[in-house]
Amino acid sequence: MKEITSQQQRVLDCIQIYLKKTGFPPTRADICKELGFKSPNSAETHLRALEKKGFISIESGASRGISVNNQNNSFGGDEYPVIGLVAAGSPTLAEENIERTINCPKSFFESGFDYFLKVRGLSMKDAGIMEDDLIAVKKTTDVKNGDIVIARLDDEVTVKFFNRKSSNIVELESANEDFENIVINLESEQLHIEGKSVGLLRRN
Amino acid sequence: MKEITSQQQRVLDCIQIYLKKTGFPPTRADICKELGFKSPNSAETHLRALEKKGFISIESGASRGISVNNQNNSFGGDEYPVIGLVAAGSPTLAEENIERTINCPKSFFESGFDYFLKVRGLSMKDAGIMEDDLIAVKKTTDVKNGDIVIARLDDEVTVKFFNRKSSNIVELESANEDFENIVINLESEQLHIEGKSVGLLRRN
DNA sequence: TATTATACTGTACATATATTCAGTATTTTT
DNA sequence: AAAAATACTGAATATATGTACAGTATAATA
Repeated sequence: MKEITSQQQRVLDCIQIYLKKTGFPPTRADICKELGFKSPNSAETHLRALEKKGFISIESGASRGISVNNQNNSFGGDEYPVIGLVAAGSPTLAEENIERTINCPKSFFESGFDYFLKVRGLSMKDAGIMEDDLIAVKKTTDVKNGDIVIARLDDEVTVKFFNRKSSNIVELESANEDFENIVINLESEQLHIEGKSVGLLRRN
Repeated sequence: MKEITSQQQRVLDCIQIYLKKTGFPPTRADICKELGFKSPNSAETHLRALEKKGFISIESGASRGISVNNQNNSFGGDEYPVIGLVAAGSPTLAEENIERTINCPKSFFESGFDYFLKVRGLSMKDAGIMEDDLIAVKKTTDVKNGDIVIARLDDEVTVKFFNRKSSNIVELESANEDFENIVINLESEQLHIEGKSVGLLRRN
């Protein structure tokens, strides 16, 4: 697969956006309209270049006969980052902690989600969350008692049950006898709720 | 969404198969060719009926302007059935046990899989498998010791660890102290391995 | 019983669309 | 320095395609 030029990338993006929006590929004229070209041949030559480089296939003679050559082909789906829950004490949720991405339909987990968090340790074992499980995390601070939350104390990120004891006291509960619960006094300690778990993915 | 007729279903299937194969929707003529119709108007009327019933949308005037109205629309992905693990003693894995389907990329679980099995009970709790979890099941009889298998004894279907003790003795192990393991003598009892777990999906 | 929906064949045609040809200009590669 | 690739405009055209119209027939519905 040869290198793509910026204009060709624009055309390729245009095709994919059009596909996502309408469900079928654009015509040469559609591409022109979208990208501001004044001649259908502008689109044509870009399409030919993209075909030559292997990014798309063109069915000769067929109208809208463009198909995008995507190995992990799945429109409607999106790429979601998998973030490693690194060892305690280290910063996390940063770009550089993205291990890889997973292609997954947007509506795969009920209330939508933002990323996958790879679990370390067994502190939530009794909640059915095992080592290396991927928790689907929705970024939100709107959490209720009993929610499984991704909480940050200083630079330490943990997954725990959320339990507000009083206006100033929050308890982060483990689901494993071997682990201690964490009681936080919001007046003296800073607690950041990064999000909450809306699902779980495990791959054997 | 009104009821679909068998012929309309054939046309709808045809559209989706064509889409999957080529990446763009079929023309009226393509549908005719595929389904053996001799007039483009046959396809046309079916398309109109499908549009009227809400299964597809048609962009007037646009060639191949058909889009399938799938809420969790994602090609490249497939619809996988969710099968309920019904109460012990009842037959299962039958068509009528399909609760719904989930759209999910084919390669979502490493070695591919055939359906989701909805878990009942907590017999595999310590393996992180909770009630209502969806196990991604790959139909196979090729299982190794330690695999989580979907096993059938008569009409009873269970999820257990597989452990071959000897050529004739298989033990199905629970991952919960409260549940007993099942020892099967293959000479006197019939054990069917429906498949094995290749992943897990949980939605909060 | 009349009406509507389903399920087709067959013909015809306007137009949507791919595609070619003729240019111009800039950049990259050989 | 020549050749090839990139990046366009603009016009022309064959054909791919949607779509309407004219029929026929059966089943479902009111």
